[in-house]
Amino acid sequence: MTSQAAERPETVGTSRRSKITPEREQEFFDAVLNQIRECGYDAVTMEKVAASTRCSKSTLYRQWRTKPRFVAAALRSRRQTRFTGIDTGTLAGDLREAARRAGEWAVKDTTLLQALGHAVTRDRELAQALREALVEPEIAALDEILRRGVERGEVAWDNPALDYVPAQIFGVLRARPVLEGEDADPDYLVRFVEAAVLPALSLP
Amino acid sequence: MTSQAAERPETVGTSRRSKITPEREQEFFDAVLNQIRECGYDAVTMEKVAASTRCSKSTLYRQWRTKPRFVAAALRSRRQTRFTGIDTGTLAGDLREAARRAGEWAVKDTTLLQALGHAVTRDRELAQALREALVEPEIAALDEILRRGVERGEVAWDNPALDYVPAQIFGVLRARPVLEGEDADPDYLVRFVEAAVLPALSLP
DNA sequence: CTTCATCGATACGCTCGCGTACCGATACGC
DNA sequence: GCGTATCGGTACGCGAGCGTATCGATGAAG
Repeated sequence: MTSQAAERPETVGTSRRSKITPEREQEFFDAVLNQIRECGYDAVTMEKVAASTRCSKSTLYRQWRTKPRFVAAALRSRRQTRFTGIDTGTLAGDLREAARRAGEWAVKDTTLLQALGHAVTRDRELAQALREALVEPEIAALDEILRRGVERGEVAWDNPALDYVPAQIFGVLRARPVLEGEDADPDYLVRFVEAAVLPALSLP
Repeated sequence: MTSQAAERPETVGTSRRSKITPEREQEFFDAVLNQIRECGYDAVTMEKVAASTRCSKSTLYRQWRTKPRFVAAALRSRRQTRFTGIDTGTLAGDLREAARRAGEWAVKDTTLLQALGHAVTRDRELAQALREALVEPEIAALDEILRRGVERGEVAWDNPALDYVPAQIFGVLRARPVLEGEDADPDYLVRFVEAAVLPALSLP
């Protein structure tokens, strides 16, 4: 166990003589994530990733050992939140803005989540990386928005609907493609927030 | 096109000399769906299905020609709705009951949906079969519940939240495993309906 | 009872990806 | 500059699954 953690490349350590620049590394990561979106996790092969980036299989195996570790690294490189800096002054405004932004990223993110959805149930590291990359940052940002709303007194702290706001936004994002056959765009999400989320919070 | 429709086995036609009883057929269908839930769509192979049911690959290929058509047939065999016969007399009661039942089936259904989620984007017939089997019957039943609620005057016909009730329930069903790492059980769904769905409809 | 399509079983050639091992060439650390 | 580890590339043996073909046995139709 200890040795396993030690030999992991993780982020480029203090003294490793890799010739791969961070930009080059990002090329690998972009390639594998794109292939996942296109073909699904199972159908992605190290060979195709290598070919599409003009690197050799040897390099990929040397650096990341296995496909799940490689994909996990690619996911971690995308760690970010799309909800940062939202502050319109009102809870309703913040949620509308969050919904709009969620809709903008919906296609890329839900496709990736969809493609990884099943693989995640079979690999803990992959699951963890996916949560860190696509889920937790957004949840945290949403919670922050809600917290400010409560502080401003716009909604009671014990309003039971508060707990379900992230699940609802995340949910319709994934539900609409299945239910209606088209992706959840910003318009749809904003309308959803106005029609369902805000009323449940007793907001106009 | 015409010939394609003609040579499809679909339901056992008028004069096909198949030795496969409906029970035997259902064994094949159960096997492939279980394997999909376990390994994911891509990893399912005709060979494994054949082996696990003691039939030969020849038979599967003879009957269904390709994997997607076979899986589609398996899905169609599961066509059903879990929301039939719900009628507690009030909209809130009906929705609570629907949520409870949805939670009961959540594990099996969301696993299947998850496993097929990406394959569905690459095969129209598969997508259609999945909608017919797992989505449309439930939507229809939910709409019926809502319609009765409107007729009873419990909620205004033009309440904008009405349109989003199916998406809400379907959504959290798929969102919770990702957000909290555990499946949406009946308890969770009922709490969700009471905390978010009913308030959005201005119901107690 | 006869006929014959379909059954389960097995074998075949083929493609694909795996993971490893090698090869000069090259760029990094000293 | 000089070693040397890593680079891109290629080749290898291996196993898995595909889709087809062929076999004797069997059960349904007439």
